[in-house]
Amino acid sequence: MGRPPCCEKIGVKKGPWTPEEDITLVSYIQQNGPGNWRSVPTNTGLLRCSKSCRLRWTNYLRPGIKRGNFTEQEEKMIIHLQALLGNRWAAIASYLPQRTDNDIKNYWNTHLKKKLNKLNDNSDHDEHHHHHRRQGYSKGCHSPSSSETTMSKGQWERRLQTDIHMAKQALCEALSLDNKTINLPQIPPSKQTTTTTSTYASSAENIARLLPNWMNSSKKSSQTSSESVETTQTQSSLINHQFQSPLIDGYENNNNLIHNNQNNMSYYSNYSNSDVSQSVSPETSVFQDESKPNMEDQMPPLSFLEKWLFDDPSGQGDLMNMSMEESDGFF
DNA sequence: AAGAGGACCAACCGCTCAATT
DNA sequence: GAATTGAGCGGTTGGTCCTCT
Repeated sequence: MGRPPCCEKIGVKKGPWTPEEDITLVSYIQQNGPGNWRSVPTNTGLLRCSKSCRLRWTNYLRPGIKRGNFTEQEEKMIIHLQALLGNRWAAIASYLPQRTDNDIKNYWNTHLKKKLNKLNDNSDHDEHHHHHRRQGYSKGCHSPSSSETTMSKGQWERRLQTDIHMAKQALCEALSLDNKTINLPQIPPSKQTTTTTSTYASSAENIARLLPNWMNSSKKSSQTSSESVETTQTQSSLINHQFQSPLIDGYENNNNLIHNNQNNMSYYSNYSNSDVSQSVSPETSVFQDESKPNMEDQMPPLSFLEKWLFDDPSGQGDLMNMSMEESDGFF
């Protein structure tokens, strides 16, 4: 016999999550940590499948998620990573720690595909004369396109190598730009500016909006935290400020996940600023046992691709000299 | 002002692989 | 080792919002 079933299939709620459900899930995870999704519906009373809880957390509620408009650098990275990796959104998302695979996938399908198709259409006219080769990228295709079938293997190989070279250069560029952003020294929350152009509320904001009710039901609102609240703070940051303290403590005590003297008070204030890309957000250390790594110290072990990128910034590395057969396994 | 069509995005579905019993 | 589930992934769908006519 196998494991017991994750949840009853009957009586499971579907559709959009309500703010109440979000709060229930978030507060449960803050107390118990993510994982063991099977027990989440039972322990929280949520009428949701464990899978739905996990998805809601990873795609929407998890701290450190950046929402809203993609930057040019992110866009660039996605395009080139997609060209290199295909539609492996989770793998692509691992290079953009603040974006979820779902987000990237959606962005690709709604924006970038069209963008690239347009570019392809434009370049197609030139291609008849100049033999440029970009087609196939927009669909994540790594094999010769139909128009290239007459090409000899040697020609195709050279083309592939040139493409790889181009993609690599652009990716290096994008990564170095991205690193500049990520490696910015931590800015105190009070000095951070919100530069987001997001048109919809972040998950933190969604939760923060509900917190008054949540706080009413909880007697834990600490007096000491409210004493230090400056009158200039917004209602939302005040709420966050009150909210985060016991929860952070809970994490600290239960999971030993906070290793240094991070400013706990800034936790949800940072979090509520939509543009968490301004610095490495503290929550990445709070939730560091999760799949989403901090770019700085939680990058996955260097894969071939990453070694290739970081060890050989000149773009003249072994891959360029690799035969198609050898490189095939990597793409 | 209204409705039709498109764009966008959160959530679901179905599959695979690893883990568990 | 077989049976079964959990977790994760990519593809797809459906609801909502926006834009155009």
